[in-house]
Amino acid sequence: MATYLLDQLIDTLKTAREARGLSQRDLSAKSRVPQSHISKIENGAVDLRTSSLVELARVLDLELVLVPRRAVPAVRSIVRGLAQGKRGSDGPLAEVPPAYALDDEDDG
Amino acid sequence: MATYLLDQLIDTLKTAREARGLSQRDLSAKSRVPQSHISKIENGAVDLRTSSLVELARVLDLELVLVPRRAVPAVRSIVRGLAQGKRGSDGPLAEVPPAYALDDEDDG
DNA sequence: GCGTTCGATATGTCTTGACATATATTTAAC
DNA sequence: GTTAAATATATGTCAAGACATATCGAACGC
Repeated sequence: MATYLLDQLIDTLKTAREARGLSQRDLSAKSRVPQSHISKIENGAVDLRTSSLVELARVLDLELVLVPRRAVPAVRSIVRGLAQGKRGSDGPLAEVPPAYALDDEDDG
Repeated sequence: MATYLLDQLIDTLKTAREARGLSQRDLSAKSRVPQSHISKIENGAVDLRTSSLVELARVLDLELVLVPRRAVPAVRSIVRGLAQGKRGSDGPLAEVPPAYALDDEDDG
């Protein structure tokens, strides 16, 4: 059942976890999702429930968002911009910001 | 278990469904998620599996994306811009586009 | 060897998701 | 106003599978 899209989400989770130097147990402790389950999730062995996905994402400073298909490229572009990597302010950004000026070190 | 964030996702789904004039049955037919289950999902009675969420989103021209927390405001801004509502091209948009020029009529 | 830390696996419990049915809600005919 | 048909959403039952607890084996350092 796992669509490639689901695989992509899971890969993002795993990458984000490793980028933060967290073990599965660390992530488990912070998310209350058992380590054994994290293992299965990362191996694509389960079709995890949305609450688990949300919980894991939260711990990794990620948020699950439903984006209109047409906006996906723009969104990915912004995220990629963040991944590029400078660090610093994480201000309000209440209005449409220049994506290429954002910064973070999160997932990929 | 349902975090408010999960409720938000579900609300987005329901709003998107209604915005497209689809009944639960219509959505069921297109997504292969049973109507009875869609009912439970929209009522927050279940913690749906990620594959179901992805499948429903796909039918509604939405995509599930993990966004670094810092980028969320920017992403929401783009999505809101789409919701504003003109229609027209849905081209590649491979590079950072002017969010305020995008268009769609999807959810909120 | 022993202890620690990592991810993977085994078994038992609880809930989702599938199926069938029930309850609105709407519309129309009488 | 009532009945009936059609459409929309909600509820009940039960099996498949997610999730929890405990454990395992591998890799590293002491």
